[in-house]
Amino acid sequence: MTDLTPRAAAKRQQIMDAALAVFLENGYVGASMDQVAALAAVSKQTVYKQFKDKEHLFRSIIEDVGDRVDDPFVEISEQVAETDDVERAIHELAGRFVTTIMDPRVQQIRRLVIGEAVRFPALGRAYWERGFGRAIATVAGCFARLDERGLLKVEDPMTAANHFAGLLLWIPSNRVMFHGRTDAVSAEELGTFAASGARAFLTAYGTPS
Amino acid sequence: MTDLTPRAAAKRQQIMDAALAVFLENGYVGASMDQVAALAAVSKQTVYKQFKDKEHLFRSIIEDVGDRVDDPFVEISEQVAETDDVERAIHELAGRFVTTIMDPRVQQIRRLVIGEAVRFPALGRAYWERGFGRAIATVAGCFARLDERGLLKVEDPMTAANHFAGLLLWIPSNRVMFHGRTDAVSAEELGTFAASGARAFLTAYGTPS
DNA sequence: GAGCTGCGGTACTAGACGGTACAGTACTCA
DNA sequence: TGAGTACTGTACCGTCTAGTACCGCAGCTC
Repeated sequence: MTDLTPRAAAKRQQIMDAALAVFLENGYVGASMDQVAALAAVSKQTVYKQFKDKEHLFRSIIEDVGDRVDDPFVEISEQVAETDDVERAIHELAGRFVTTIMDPRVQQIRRLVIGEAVRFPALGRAYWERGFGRAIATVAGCFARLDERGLLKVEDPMTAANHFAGLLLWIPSNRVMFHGRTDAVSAEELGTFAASGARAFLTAYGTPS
Repeated sequence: MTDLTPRAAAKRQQIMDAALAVFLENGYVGASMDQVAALAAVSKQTVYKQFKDKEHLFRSIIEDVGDRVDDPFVEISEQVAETDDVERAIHELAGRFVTTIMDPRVQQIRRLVIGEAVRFPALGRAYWERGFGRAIATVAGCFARLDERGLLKVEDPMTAANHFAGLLLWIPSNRVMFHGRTDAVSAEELGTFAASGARAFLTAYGTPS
């Protein structure tokens, strides 16, 4: 996809934005290429010039979304790793974690990828590893450092990071997934989930102080 | 759906079994009524005699699956609630919990319902509450009893039960959801997830002994 | 300004879909 | 045995779909 004129590149972006919206709303099978072209304000011919067929379009979109996610937890993880107030820092990390992952857009894409994971298994796996996997690895690194510094007691950082995620996200994530609406969980509820999850995590992995 | 001759009832069951299989494989939009009729070894006419249209067929199937789930944790929860060896009992409960929820059939239906939750929001919510919700409530009751008996320290049993579930299921559930294959997690891995989750839970919610 | 390229619009093909109609066959029950 | 019902098989309708062909216009390059 190198070597595109600026105009073509702009069209391509229009198409991808529109296609993502259409796929999110209707799923892979339910989405039609006519809808995509119409929403992109582009002719079908142009769509097929840039993307071989529907399947390639879908793959490009999901891969693109996965690539765009530059791990949003690097900065805060570094701060948390060097904190002197673990409790406060973990609560902050929890809050950031929950609001980031529970962002409506992220959840919509999550549902789409899960729903099509039988049709596109490799795509699902790649999305998961490049997206959430990196975030978990970052947090795991943070926990490892806190263990070194004697502020947490973490034998296996990856497991601890996954437990952290499970404590925080299991409830709201399932609620959104099964309710089909991104507003199924309010911001306040997210706050209480983050707080109770962080408390449980600190009890499980904190050092007796 | 009362008042069916035995023959009609048998046909109906054939259709529902076949339809579930077809929906699981192809999703709601991707499944065709011809496929369903063929797999059920039944004419399309018979399908439409029993079910008004595709949507009613889908709803009937998901509701039926939800109804069939009689909470599989009642018995073990009662045993755990009255145990004298909490650690051992929680580990057993964890093992049962993970193997039951991570059953391939359960996970397939979970994916289907999530994938169609935008199209059928009420169905998704009902499935979640009647299925997993009841299981969580049962486990929460068990934890409340263990708190009474001084063997756990549980302020909010429902939150504790959800934390239990999150610790155990977050990792394997996501793996299966995104891999699109039910064999993405081996039985041994399930065992280690159950064990490490149970340990974390006991540290977080156990009483200092 | 000629020529080329990219794009829009539309019409098209070939097939699949949900749902229905109908004629003929198997079963049930009196 | 006979009447009535349930079922099968196939053909069909209208609609939608992915993907292609073609024409005509706009904008860029030399």
